[in-house]
Amino acid sequence: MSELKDCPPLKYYDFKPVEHVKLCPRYTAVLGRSEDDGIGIEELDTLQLELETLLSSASRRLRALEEQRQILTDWQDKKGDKRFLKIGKEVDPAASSRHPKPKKPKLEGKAGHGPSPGPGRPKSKNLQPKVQEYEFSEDPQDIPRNPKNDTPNRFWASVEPYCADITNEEIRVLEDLLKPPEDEAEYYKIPALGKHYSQRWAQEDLLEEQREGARVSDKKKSMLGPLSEIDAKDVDALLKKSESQHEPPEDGCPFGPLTQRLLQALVEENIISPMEDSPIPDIPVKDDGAGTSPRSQGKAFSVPHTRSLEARIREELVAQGLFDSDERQGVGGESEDEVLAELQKRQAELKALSAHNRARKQELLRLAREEMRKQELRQCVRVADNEVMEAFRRIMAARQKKRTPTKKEKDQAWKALKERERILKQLDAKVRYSASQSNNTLINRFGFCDTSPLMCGRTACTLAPDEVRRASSYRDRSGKKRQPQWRGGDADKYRPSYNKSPQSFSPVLLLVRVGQEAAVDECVLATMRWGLVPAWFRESDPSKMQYSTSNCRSESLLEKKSYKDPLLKGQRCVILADGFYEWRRQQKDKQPFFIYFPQSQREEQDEMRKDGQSGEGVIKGDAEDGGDWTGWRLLTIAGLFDCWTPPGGGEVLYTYTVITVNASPNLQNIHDRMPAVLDGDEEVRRWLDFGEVRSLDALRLLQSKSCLTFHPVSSIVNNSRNNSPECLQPLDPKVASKSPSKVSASSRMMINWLKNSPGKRKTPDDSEPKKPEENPAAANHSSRGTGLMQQWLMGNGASKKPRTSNI
DNA sequence: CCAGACGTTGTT
DNA sequence: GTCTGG
DNA sequence: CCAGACGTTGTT
DNA sequence: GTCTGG
Repeated sequence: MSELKDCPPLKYYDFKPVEHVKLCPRYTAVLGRSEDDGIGIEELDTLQLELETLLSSASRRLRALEEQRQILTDWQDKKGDKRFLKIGKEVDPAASSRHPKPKKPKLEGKAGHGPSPGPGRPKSKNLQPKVQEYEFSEDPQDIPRNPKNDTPNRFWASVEPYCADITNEEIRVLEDLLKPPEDEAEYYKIPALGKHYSQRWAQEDLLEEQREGARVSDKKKSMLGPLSEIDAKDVDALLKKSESQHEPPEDGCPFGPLTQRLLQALVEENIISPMEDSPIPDIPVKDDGAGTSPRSQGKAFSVPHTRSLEARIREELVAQGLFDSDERQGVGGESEDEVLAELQKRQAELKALSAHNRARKQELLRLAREEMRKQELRQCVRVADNEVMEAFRRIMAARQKKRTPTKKEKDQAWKALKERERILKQLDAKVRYSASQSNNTLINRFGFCDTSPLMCGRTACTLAPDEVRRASSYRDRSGKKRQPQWRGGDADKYRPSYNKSPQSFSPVLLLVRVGQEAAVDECVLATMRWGLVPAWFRESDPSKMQYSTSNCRSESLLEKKSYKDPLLKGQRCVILADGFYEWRRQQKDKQPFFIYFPQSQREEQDEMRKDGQSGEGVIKGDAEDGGDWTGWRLLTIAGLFDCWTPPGGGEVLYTYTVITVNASPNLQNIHDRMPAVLDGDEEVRRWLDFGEVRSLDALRLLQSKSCLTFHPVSSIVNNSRNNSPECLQPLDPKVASKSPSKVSASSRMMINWLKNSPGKRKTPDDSEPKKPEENPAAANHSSRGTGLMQQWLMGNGASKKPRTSNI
């Protein structure tokens, strides 16, 4: 008993269970739920806290138990094998009385192995397996002294594989799985049919007989030839015999069951009468002839003929819908090999199943690949995020040094943000794509090539001032059609051009203003400079305007100081243009497009007028100049204007900005932005009528609508110095001249128009230009000769250099 | 309070 | 790369 | 929007 | 001129 003194005394622990009803209400609640109720995300924190409470309590108990066990183990090690039993006996009773709970397992363990353990277990380690059913399954040393609560970690570790990125390895495994197994054919082999059991039995019988015969007489045996030959012959004979018993119907009728049934029915219906002396009724078949005597052909019927007859009858019955083809199996399948049928059935099942599995695997592979791509994108997002952060950090550093961020820093930040946005867009498109594969929209399909920019940075406006006036008739509040007047002197400020860039002057429509605010229900044409200069701009030269104001985003109109004022002051205008240009960027090249209102209706009207009654309809109603405009339908773009006076005094400058919106679906392949187009008199009127339509309501008119058409044009237009009709000519010469049927009506009109327009005569060899008045579509009616067409005529087209319009 | 900005678009 | 001019 | 400039001095 | 940021 001195040994007992060597170790600390074993202790009795009174383990009170945690009152989880009280201490862990959430946990208790969750336990009481059905599986369907689940656990809400918001509960997780509380739940984890409570579980940790429980866990720490369990840990404490575990540690206490381990302590006690360690004591016993150490002690036992010291004692050695021989004393094990003895000590066990001595210690256990005492211990068990005091420590019923921790001791119990040990006692059980001992009881089970009482007689044997001693010699076989010199070390405590060997004892471990016996203890494994208790809480100490590990070597004591492996149990951390102070067990941490690693449950969350373990939980996440267990979940982690399911959230992990998909690896190439996994893709490869999937691909391998999809390869058809080499032994696939094995499963679909049908072994050749063995001998029929009757044949076999017959053979066995034969052998039996032979053996018996042999027993009777050995002589016979020696006389027989090779066993197999005789066997085969005899067997065949036997089989033939048995077949002959089965093959013809029992009653000797040569007809198949169907034929018989049919004939039976016919007899019953008294349609035909049975022959007295024959069980074979008359044959009503077409192919055999109606009057054929059954008697004379009786013999013939016993040959294969009847089979084909039966088959034909069945075919006919099936075709007539009187006979279910499924019955065939019942009838014909009777003779089929049951085993074969079963085999085939199973094989079909197997095939279906493997096909299904294969499809699932393929789907899995597709998803995995998709996910891989998304992973790559997410990686890109991380990189982009870092770059954005980096740029942000640099700008912040600059700010701290009380220095405005340099243009470069701003640009980098902007670039980084754009890049990140682009990737996120791709990712988003992917997610949406996989979410609804059937919803395979254009946007999704072109998700990666929609990088083409399409905003409004160039227009064409080629009509002479007076043509503009006639082409921009509007409706007043009463719906009456009116034509605007040019504001004093503005007609001369405007220069028509095929290639108008920011800073050039273009015609705009606006409501006449009386004083500051009041709007009269009357429009006026003004010439304004493209690129808004705010009224408060303090420099003497508008070109010092350091901010790009040729466009303004409809989405942020109200947030931008430069645009908010004009908007709220009702300085809304409509920019007039033949159309505008956009450059589609793809890879490295840019392709310009000309975009405009479809002109088809007007063209048809024109043609109708020309073809039909020429005297009538050309002149119409009350328009001031006596005629509706039948030429090019001008594009009407929503804009804002402002009025700027140079600080040193001088002439006031009216400037405008083109409002942009997201591109309409049909233009998204060219660019992602487009000018806000007002489609029709009513929209134009509402946009202009700031007296009736308040600013915030007017914003609703700024929608991207697919009301435009377009065609590619020559890159001549790139250089804004180039001002020639070629700028807006459809690019492909074939399209332009050779096969007009393939061209849209609008383009066709454009081509005709260009053919007749003075611009076309720019070509050097065209030395005898017609007068503008001879061109019905684009005649220049301006008596002042300021129209583009006249400019062409007077400009005599000699220079090779790009023309510059005198803006 | 004063100082300083005030804007859009693309890099495919 | 950034800015100006068209 | 795109194209094209982006700079100073003194000399024969 | 008007708003934001410091």
